Amino acid sequence: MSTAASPGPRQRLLASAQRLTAVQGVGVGVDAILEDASVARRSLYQHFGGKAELIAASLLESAHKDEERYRAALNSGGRDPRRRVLAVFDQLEQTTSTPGFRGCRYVSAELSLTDPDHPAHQVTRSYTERLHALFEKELADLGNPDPAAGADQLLVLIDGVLVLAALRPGSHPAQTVRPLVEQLLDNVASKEPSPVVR
Amino acid sequence: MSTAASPGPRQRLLASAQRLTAVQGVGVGVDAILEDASVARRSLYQHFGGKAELIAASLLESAHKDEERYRAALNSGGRDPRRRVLAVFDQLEQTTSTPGFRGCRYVSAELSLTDPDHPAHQVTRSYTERLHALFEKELADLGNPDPAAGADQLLVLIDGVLVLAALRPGSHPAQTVRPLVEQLLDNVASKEPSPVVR
DNA sequence: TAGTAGATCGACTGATCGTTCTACTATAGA
DNA sequence: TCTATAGTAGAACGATCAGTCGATCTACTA
Repeated sequence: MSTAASPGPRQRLLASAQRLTAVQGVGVGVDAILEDASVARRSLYQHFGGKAELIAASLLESAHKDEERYRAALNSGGRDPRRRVLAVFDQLEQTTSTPGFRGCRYVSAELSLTDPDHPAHQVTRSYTERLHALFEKELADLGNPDPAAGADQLLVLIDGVLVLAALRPGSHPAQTVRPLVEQLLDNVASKEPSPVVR
Repeated sequence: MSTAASPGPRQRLLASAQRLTAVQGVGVGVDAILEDASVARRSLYQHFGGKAELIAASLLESAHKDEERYRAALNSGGRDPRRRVLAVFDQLEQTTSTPGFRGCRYVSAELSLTDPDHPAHQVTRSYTERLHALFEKELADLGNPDPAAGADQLLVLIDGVLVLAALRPGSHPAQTVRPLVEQLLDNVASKEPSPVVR
């Protein structure tokens, strides 16, 4: 059952929703998703119950991928905790420099969906919490005196980079913000300013 | 002519658009705006040409107010350049802590409006540029070696705070991020870590 | 007094929205 | 072979969307 033979309507709907919302935002029409996925109208409502649930499910799947992408970026930095976090901003620079970049999917969903009861909100917030836990652990390994606060600072920098890249297309905020990240990472238990790095 | 007798339909439309988009986003219906402003349908199209132009005009008016609010926040910090910038984050903490806070109006517009030709984009981007110039001048007064980059960093922090406050309702990113702002401000021409201020 | 411009009313168009529905088809298990 | 099950196709629902337009009213001006 559900071997990797052919993707099946449910998976095709999720894939199309992710692809189309990335370009047109969460306001995409149901018709466009159905056509892109080559799925009958009825199947959408049988599998997800409605558009809102499909959007939330596609965001959830996308969030798992992106979380994995953050983990991969961290691991690409090797074992040095400092380089691990800096590698995340290297990836951010790449992401925000890609020509088609239109801003963060989750921030867009959070701000575009007015209804506070929309199921997508739960997805974006729990995704944020998972990223927070991810960075909190990294900072704890680094000896940061307050890893929770540090993770909040990192999330501010990451989301800020993603927003400013959309708001100021020419700039490269992921590069510009790098000194701040380094200072954040140098904030270890010993309060004295870190010496020249390497 | 156009004394301050009664606001007039054009001003009422702008006021209603600002009020309603703050709650329902830029996706508000024309009908809702018309009803809130007690303005005839035809007047909207006579004054603005369409919904997109009304949204852009209301964002522009709102941007002027917010730019003035940033100036006021800076001035509330007195003459010490460091305290002036920190005062901005004091105000951010207040703004993001207000119960009804739903995220930054301009970020929301930028991400919600898919059409790249929507006139609102021009407004949000020029607003960002004006804020950039505002902070660049402050940092120049502070002796910052690269005021333009520093202004970018400040904008990343500000937008990041506004986003994270929406994405993590309980947190207080404007407070959490304060040490980063202080480090940013201490980045003066002399590379050595600045001594205790004052 | 007549003329003009601006504001308002409200019906209307055509398109699109998300959703529900009936009917037909293909496949797999009993 | 009979029967669920799950899929497709597509008409149609009611609601809402942005936008258009003729007619009327008001206020100021010549």
